[in-house]
Amino acid sequence: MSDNLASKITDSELEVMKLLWRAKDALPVTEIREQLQGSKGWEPATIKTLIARLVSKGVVHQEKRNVYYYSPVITEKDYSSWATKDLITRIYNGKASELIASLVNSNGLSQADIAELREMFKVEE
Amino acid sequence: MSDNLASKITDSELEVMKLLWRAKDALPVTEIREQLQGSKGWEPATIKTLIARLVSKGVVHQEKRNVYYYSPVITEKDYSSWATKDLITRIYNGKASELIASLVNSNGLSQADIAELREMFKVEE
DNA sequence: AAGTGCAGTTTACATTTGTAGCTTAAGCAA
DNA sequence: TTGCTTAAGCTACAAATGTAAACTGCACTT
Repeated sequence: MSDNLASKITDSELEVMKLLWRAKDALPVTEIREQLQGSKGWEPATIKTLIARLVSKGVVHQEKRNVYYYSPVITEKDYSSWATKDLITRIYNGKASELIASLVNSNGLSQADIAELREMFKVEE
Repeated sequence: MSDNLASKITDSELEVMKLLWRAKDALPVTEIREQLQGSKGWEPATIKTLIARLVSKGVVHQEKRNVYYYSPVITEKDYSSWATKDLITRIYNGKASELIASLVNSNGLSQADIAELREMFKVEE
C-alpha cells in the first residue's frame, strides 16, 4: 500500500474503515450510520463527509445499486502493517527490533501477550 | 506520560524533539536551527514556531541564560512507548501480541529480529 | 551614541481534520 | 399527484498543523 493512501486515513475516518472491515459485504450509508451514530455520537452529515473523503482518497470503493454501497479498497492487515512500519520508520530508526525492545522494557506486554509470543516464537521459522 | 502531552507532538515538532533528545545538554535556538535548516530546509521562523509550540505544550523546557536554552521535558523512551501503546490501542485492539503478529506476518522482521525475539521469549518468565 | 543583527514574540495564511448544515433530486407513502 | 424522507453532493466553519513573515527590543560593533 502506498504512502499516499494509508497515510491519509485520519482518526475519524479510521472508525469508518474499521466498520467496513468488519462487514462481510459492502454497506449502504444507512447501515454505516446506524452503527456509528451510537458508538461515536456523530451526526449523519458527519458520517457522510467521512465516507466521501475516504472515497475521494481512494481507500473506499462505492458501487451504485439502488443506492451506493461502500466497501474497503485496502485490507485491515495492509493498513495495520503499513501503520506499524510507519511508526518504526518515524520513531524507531527503522528497526523493528527497537520497537519490540521498547515494548518489553516499558511493560507494554501483558502476561497473556508474553505467553502468546512464547508460543509464536517456539514454532515459527 | 499523559495523553495530553505526547499526543500533541506533531510530525514537524517531532523533528525538533529528536534533535533535542540527541543533544546531551540544552541547546540555544542557534544550534537547533543550524542542524534543522540543512536537513529539513526550514526557515528560521519556522523553527522558532515549532520550538515555541513545544514549549507551550510543556514538552520542552526553556532556561534563560544569556539567551534561552531548550531541553526536552519528556524522554525519547517515554515518547516512543507512548506512541507504541497508542498504535496498539488504535489499531490492534489493545493487544501488543497482535502488533507483533502483524510484524511477523507482513515480513516486517528481519531474520535477526526473529532470532532476537526467540531468545527474548525463550527465557522470559 | 547610533546602527545592525538576531532572539523572542506576535501575526499570518493555506491546508487538513473534525464536525455538521444546506440543497437538490429521487423514491415511497398517502 | 403531492408531499415527505432521505441519499448524495456541496458548503461551512473552527481548530490544528505546516510554514513563515513582521515587529520589538537587547546586545554587540563601530
